[in-house]
Amino acid sequence: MIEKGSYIRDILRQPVGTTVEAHGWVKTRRDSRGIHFIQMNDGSGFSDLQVVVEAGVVPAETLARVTTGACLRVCGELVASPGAGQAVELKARVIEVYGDADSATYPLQKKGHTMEFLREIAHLRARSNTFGAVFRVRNVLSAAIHRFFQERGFLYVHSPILTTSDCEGAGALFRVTTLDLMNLPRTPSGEVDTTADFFGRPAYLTVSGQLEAEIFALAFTNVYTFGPTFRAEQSNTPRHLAEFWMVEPEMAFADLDDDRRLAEEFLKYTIGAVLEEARDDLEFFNKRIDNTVLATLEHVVTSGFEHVTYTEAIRLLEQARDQGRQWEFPVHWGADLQSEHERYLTEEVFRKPVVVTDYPKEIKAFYMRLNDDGRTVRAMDVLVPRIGEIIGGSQREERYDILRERIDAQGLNADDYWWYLDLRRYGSAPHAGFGLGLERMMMYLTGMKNIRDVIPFARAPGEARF
RNA sequence: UCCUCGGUAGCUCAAUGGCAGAGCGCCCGGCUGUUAACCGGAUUGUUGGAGGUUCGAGUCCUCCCCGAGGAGCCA
Repeated sequence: MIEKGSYIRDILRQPVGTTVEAHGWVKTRRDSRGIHFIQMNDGSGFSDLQVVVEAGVVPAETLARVTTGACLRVCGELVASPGAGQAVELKARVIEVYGDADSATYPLQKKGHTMEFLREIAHLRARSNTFGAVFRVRNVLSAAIHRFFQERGFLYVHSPILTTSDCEGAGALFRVTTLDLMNLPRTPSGEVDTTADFFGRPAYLTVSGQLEAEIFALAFTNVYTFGPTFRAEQSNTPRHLAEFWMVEPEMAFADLDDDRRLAEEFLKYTIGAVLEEARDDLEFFNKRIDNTVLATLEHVVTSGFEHVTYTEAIRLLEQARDQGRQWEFPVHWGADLQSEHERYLTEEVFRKPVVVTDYPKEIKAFYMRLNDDGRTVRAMDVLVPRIGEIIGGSQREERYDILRERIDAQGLNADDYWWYLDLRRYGSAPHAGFGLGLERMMMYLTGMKNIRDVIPFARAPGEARF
């Protein structure tokens, strides 16, 4: 195995004269009379290692097998590079080919490919510049998320993937069953007998870890989940996946202001970490994918987020309308904010992240805390340019009677929420939390335009090939 | 799921209803230091699928499949 210190990233920092052994995959190769240049990468960093092969050093039959995509071991000496683009290069003494890559059929070329094409070869795209950078950023981001919460004493809770509560109320669920679909057990009245199923009742893939996080927050004070969630929506957009990763902190003894502050601090911390630890990769995104990424991220880390209430947001949208702005969807107090409205606020009015709070209770979930005005709830959405909603959160309703009323008012069955209500009967406390879509944040960080290109293997309607 | 646009060589794309093409890649040759190397040459086709109109369909019509963007849902 490759030990720490022996990755190509490390080799590039070694002093001239060091004898090294590099392992990796060939990106590209250039030949001249009597000299060959091979660029190889092992995924450890954005920069490739340039291997120089002088005439006669390596057998011709070996050299012929060094094609784009082939996997190599190269031994030699690190020397100063006379060419531009790299400080050092590896002067090869021995080359061993681990695995050939037939150049007639290997689909990755030296030249750029479209994202659509790379998506169809997800098993090979990880070796490309773009996807190497994407997944290194994703790794740095994930580590920074854990570090942020761990430094603040939050407990990492593993919320379940399988659930029998279809009461989470956040979109269509994937049904999970071990029943024989060709021969379903039936009740006397002819319905499917779900008591015969694995859990003795209908089961699903989770759409959120929030309710379980609330249980843990009311025992461990500050907690967070970080795991996959599933939505069976027929969503076919560049911003939706059927399987995506979500980060959900939950804090006892916290209100919506605390929640909003945590969200801002969280985004600034994690963005700062990526700026620091994945600089090469971000510079690549800034150069080749979206030339506003670096400036945007640096601006976010140093400036404050805007905060408006829903009511104020509606007023801004109405003002725009009165000044001639055409809205496809009508704006009035009580209507949900549409994509065009969110974009206007964050991209045109404020040009930075905006937190909108205190939405009408009718357009938000039953568990959000009712304000004293009786018409709004303590909800917040964090909106960012280009992406839209990146975080959704709220202060939770901790008062038993009011929660019970809201469950009834929304036509839900209180029996289904018995344990959730129990949390309000025994030792309830004010608490708040939010959910962040990891892939949405990845899009924000990298400038990548399609969410399917910031997750290793996308799951979407009709798409689960890899 | 709805709306719009698209599917032609390995990739990116062109082709008034009338001989299916270019660039790049791959391959071969050349060049003593290349950086998406360069120069020369060669190869590359079930025009997404099934029907239909027509003397003749990549092009027009119908249905289906796939992709992209927008909308809804949301993270």
